[in-house]
Amino acid sequence: MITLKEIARRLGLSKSTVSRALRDSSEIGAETKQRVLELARELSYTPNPIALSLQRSRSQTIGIIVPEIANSFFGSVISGIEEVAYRQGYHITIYQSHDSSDREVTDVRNILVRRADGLVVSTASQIRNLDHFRTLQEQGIPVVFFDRKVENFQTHQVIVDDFDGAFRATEHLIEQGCRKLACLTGPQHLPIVQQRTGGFKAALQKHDLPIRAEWLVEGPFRQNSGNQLTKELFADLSDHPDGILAASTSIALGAHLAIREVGMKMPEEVALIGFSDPPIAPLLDPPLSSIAQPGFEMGQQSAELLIDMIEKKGKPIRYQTRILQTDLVVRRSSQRTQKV
Amino acid sequence: MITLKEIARRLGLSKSTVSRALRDSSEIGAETKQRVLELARELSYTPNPIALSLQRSRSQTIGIIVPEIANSFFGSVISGIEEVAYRQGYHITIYQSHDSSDREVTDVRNILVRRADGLVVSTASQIRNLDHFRTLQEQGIPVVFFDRKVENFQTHQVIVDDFDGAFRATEHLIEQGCRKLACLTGPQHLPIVQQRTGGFKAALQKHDLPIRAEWLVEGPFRQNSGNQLTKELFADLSDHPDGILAASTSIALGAHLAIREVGMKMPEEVALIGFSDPPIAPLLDPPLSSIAQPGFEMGQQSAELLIDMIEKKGKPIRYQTRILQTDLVVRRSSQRTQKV
DNA sequence: GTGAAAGCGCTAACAC
DNA sequence: GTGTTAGCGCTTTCAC
Repeated sequence: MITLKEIARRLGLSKSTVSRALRDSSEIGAETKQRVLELARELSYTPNPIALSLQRSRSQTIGIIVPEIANSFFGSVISGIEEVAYRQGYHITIYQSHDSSDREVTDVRNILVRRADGLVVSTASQIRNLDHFRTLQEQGIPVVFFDRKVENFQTHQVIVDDFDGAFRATEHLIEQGCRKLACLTGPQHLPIVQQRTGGFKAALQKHDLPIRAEWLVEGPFRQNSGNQLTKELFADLSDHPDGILAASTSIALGAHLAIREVGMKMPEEVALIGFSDPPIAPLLDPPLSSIAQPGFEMGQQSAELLIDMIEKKGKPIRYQTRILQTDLVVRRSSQRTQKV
Repeated sequence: MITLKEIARRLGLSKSTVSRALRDSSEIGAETKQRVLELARELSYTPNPIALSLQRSRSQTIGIIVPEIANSFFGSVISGIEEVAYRQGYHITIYQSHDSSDREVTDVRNILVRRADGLVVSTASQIRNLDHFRTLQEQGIPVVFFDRKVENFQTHQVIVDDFDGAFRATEHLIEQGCRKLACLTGPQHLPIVQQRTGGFKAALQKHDLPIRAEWLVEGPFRQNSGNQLTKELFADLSDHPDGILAASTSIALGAHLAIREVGMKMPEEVALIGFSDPPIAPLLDPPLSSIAQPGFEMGQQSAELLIDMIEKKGKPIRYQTRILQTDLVVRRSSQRTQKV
């Protein structure tokens, strides 16, 4: 690898002159600049980012922590972050928390130790304690939360209007003629889940439909759990839901399978709609309706906010929570009336 | 952030003594060691990895390039690499090539410039030219290829027995009574695709079945393409395949949809089996049979081989190509005979 | 057993 | 305009 020193040696100049020439400093003679630039190109010199990091204690890197990488929603978010970051000369490093808070703590430590300039994160679902993120912030490393909102934390957040999404999805089910609605929620300590549940209830209230506690079931964001809980909803075949809102993709997939397993006709006997819109939704039979979240855009906005904080380091900031709108994608699993 | 120098200052020692004490050097007095260790713990000192990298020109980081992150197969591979890497004190940084060779070249440059210690990669499918990887190797950064085998490149590779997988899947279709078999292949310049196609043909030959050129169709690894090509196979309803092998997950998903769209009964009129076994395979209707690839294990083995090369730097190496076995997962989409 | 000094590659304050 | 020096945090000769 070729270094500044080497260029300086070959040209009989000093390191600093070369450094300045390369950064197009105004105090270097045009001719010298020329020679330096030429040789640098010829030798295909690239500055050593590690040396730079050490010197500036800035790594031009932003850390990302997501529960799971192989998930189309997080995949889009990452691509969104990537796009903005690269454009602005930043690099990304991705960590998976596997939805474990221990792992998340370790990841945060790595981010700190490896001197990332900032962090974009969707917290592990079990998490309650945010101290590790606080530590990061105190060390001057800004944090942006996306998707999973957190409380009592002063920083930017980019989330989706979960309440509204759930509300519209529920109204949609009602419009399709469903009257006996159930909701498969997730871990109730997650604000995201509370919002979705809230939207569901609000829609029922608005339409004067009963909220049956036993049809508001809670379980982890896992396919198995969604499957199991759905089957339980159909334990009594004389009195079962005719419309289901699932609070996450995995739960929705589990439910979809369960409905077929118990032999119910979808959407005639039960309509189903799920949160987030995975690429396989249209492939299911019947194709799964969903509340699509703008992942790529969330990534972009998070990255913009973060980079802004990084570059304005120290300056006071008015923290904002950006709320993005969801998109209701109606497919056959929830379509009981004919399209006109 | 607390540094060596700071500890030295507080203890009235020199940086080097502290450094040595921390690394448990035998030439430091037991008592001094004790004091240093204590203070370090108290201050929760962590060595600055950037300084270390600069000093050793080793970053303890391994780079990974995959076509797409949000893909369950690559997700498992990454988790496999992660597991081994963390255990051995390495860090990973993930790049997506988005299956573009330009992007891949950029990623490789980043890996070089950021001084990763090694690279694990599944090349972008269009790629033919491997010069960028050669450059890396010449700079002393070892490379391990997985999944997509490359030719004429001296290094370790970890792949799957694609020929055998395709062969067994095809035989399975034949056992199920299929006699008119088609294969949706991928980009033919990919060795992986040639292997799969080869396995398919070999099985037909073994069973004296005709290989019809018009039923050996080629297209990119995209769902749309798989869908389109499948529909074309059914353009003539009086003469269509009764069994299809799809050379990738996305193609298989597209085909699955197409078969339903053209109104064919699966598996009765057409049986389908695809490569790789995504988590949604069991959720499709009918559930999709597939040739499962051991992603996690591929990741582990790749990481082991890579770390081995990194740590044996310079020593001569006997390069090996590890061939892992696939697993035939039979589900309803290809099951025409009753299980006994 | 401990310290001083050099160096990894780079920038920046301070000369001249 | 250009060079010298110091320093980012660490390890590693080389002295004593």
